[in-house]
Amino acid sequence: MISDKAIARISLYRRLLMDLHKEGREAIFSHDLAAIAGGSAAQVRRDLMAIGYSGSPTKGYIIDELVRSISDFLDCARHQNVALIGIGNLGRAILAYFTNRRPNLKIVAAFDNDEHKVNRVIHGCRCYHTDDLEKILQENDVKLGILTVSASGAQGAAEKLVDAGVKGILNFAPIPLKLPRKIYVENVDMSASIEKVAFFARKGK
Amino acid sequence: MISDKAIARISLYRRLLMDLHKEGREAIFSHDLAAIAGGSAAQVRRDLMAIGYSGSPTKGYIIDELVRSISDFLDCARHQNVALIGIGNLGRAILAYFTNRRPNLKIVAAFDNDEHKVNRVIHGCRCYHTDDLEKILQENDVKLGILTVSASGAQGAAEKLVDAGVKGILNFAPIPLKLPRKIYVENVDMSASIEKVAFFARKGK
DNA sequence: GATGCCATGTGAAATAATTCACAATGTTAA
DNA sequence: TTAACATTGTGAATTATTTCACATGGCATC
Repeated sequence: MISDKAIARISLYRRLLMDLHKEGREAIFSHDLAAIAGGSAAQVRRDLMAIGYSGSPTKGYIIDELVRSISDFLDCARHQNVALIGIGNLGRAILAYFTNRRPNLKIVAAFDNDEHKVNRVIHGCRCYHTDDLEKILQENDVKLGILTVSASGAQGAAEKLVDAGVKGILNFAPIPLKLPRKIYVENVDMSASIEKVAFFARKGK
Repeated sequence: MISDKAIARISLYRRLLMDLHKEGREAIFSHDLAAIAGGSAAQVRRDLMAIGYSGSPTKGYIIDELVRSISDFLDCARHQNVALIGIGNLGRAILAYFTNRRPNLKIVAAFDNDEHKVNRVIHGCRCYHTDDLEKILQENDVKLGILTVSASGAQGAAEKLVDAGVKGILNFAPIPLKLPRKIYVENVDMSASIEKVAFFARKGK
């Protein structure tokens, strides 16, 4: 099975390659892509090996073909709908950020317990009360969730998502979730990240 | 040298331990901390070995002592000031999030190019124009930066930070930065994270 | 006391991730 | 046509990280 780090890098490659494509660039060598993505040429080649795309030794990788190959590998055939729970500062920032970014992933509903935040549309996304979560998720065939609630609300909200059929969660709450192992959870721990930066900026890596 | 993954875990342990301490818990065993943090007991013991704290086989780890040991290990003696560039949705969310969270790390200034956003105080943090960055950072002895600007502005803003003496950057912009190797950069790539979730939720890890 | 129990700390082993290094291949230039 | 060159794809080596497994030691119980 492919590693999660490799998937993150491949996702990054696609983003960078799409930018290059927009600028009119047609092909790229592994060491150039590595320089742009901040890795090594060998790693780029290994990663692309995993998705089953071959370049030519003389031209390198043909960018639009490679983007297509990455998309075949990464994306679902149909697009995947996403729900967001927690319409706070961070939740709104993420709604703004993800709007129209990847056609294959769309945040179709946002939820909050606060009555004042529901029945609105934020960055094109309709807001509902958490009580309606299960109904809305099933109506929209949502299998992915983004959790931007407080630490105290996170475990409960995550369980609601799982009960509603969600299979993967991107968790911004600063605590680990206890969920069935089959649920894929990715934690974004901003506190730990800034402390890491503080530590290594001081001590050197 | 200790790994960055280990530092992130140790930071998480501290947060969890402080919560437990607040609840009145006095001691904890490695396997309990592992369960809460979502790791293995052996890994917890290895991580704590690195910081040089020893527990007792009968009581486990004394929580307040351990928190102190972690802080001695992770934190700088004096506190470290942080600057944030990019007062958009995400920047504001992070200002809200970090306010009064860690006494040792404080966001002392925020910057933006937009005239309408400067000369305000957001979540206790004063906002300046990016033109004043170098001056303000040197006045406040800032060595850490958080980058919440758009992809197109990120490289330039990062270079400004480095020119002003910053040694470590937490980068939320969706592109890798090209900076001198001695600068420590931690990338938080939310796009890659959600695509990872989408991929593994579908395929299984 | 002596004994059993349980958790720690840590070498050693296992596993995972990255890098090396080179045969294979196609292109350019003479 | 042939030689020189640069790059790919990949087995093997290396390095990093995690887990295993057990000697050690303190406490409770008999």
